[in-house]
Amino acid sequence: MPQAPLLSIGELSRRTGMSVSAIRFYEARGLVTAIRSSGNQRRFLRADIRRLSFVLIAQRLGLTLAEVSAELATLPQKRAPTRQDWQKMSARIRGALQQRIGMLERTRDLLDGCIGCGCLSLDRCALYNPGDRAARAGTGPRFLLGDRAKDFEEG
Amino acid sequence: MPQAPLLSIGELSRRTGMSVSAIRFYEARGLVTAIRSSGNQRRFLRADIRRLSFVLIAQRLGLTLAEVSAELATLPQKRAPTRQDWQKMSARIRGALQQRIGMLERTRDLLDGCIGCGCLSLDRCALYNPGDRAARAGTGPRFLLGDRAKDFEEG
DNA sequence: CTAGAACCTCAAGCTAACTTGAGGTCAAGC
DNA sequence: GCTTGACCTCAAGTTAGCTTGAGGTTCTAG
Repeated sequence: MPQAPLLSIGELSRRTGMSVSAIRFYEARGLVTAIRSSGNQRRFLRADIRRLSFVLIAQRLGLTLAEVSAELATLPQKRAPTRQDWQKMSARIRGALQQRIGMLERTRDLLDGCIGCGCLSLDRCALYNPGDRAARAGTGPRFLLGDRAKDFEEG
Repeated sequence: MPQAPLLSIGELSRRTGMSVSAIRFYEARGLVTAIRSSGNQRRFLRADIRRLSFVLIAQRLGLTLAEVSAELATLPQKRAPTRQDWQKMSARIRGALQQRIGMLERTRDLLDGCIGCGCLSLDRCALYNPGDRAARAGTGPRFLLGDRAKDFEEG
């Protein structure tokens, strides 16, 4: 039974649970590619359901779209990702997650050491200056405990 | 030796390490208050060094400015915060931090369970649907693993 | 053949947390 | 008297990750 091989954007939206506008946005960012129908409408491969699912999952794991994009780029183009591909990515992501956990734990421990001291002295407070150069100069929102990207750049 | 009791914005900037523009911004947000000199320049109390230091530390601990603002509001106005005040806040913040760590750990464990499965099936993947309603509808940036604010609203 | 759903393309808006810039004031030093 | 530096206000820009809206086309059902 030859099921329609291509999906409209609406169908893809239904299958992934993400909004139509989000899919268009992801396409503009190069996270998915669409071919066009005769009437200029987007048509997606069924494999894109998985691709977008990965985007959702990876975001939940804390990757930015840029990072997700980089991960997707490691997948060989034009063939479905194998279990091995997925495992390699998972390992990388796990490493980053673990680093983030470690950082939060260290912060929590510093806080524990500080409760009761009440000093709030900029010179002496360990919380104030946990030896980080990740001060992220420039503009844009500040993220949880410093630069998100760092975890992945080096991990 | 009667030291000048009031600080200019430049001095406050030097003492806290934050930029002048940031201080003005915080003032607009109500995190600090300034009185004005005859020539319409801002003058701050020395106590504001601590107040702003707290802002810096709390941000590093992962609070948004709105949350910092809320915490500062729990401090009795017009008297220096006591050790007790600081301890109560610390405890609240620690709780939120701990929740965030727990969430990341659970996510990591789910990922561990998933490595090797490679399914990426939206229906079955535990990673995809970790029972959260924290999907944060609406606009604005999405934060690490869901709604930051939630941790504090209920904690 | 026509209504309505679904699709299209821009452009602009939203939040967070600030920065940057334009245009102007004020005080001190030479 | 004039420059220099610190200060002032207000508007607009920045990043991330989308959404919303305006204005127009295409597909499907009756």
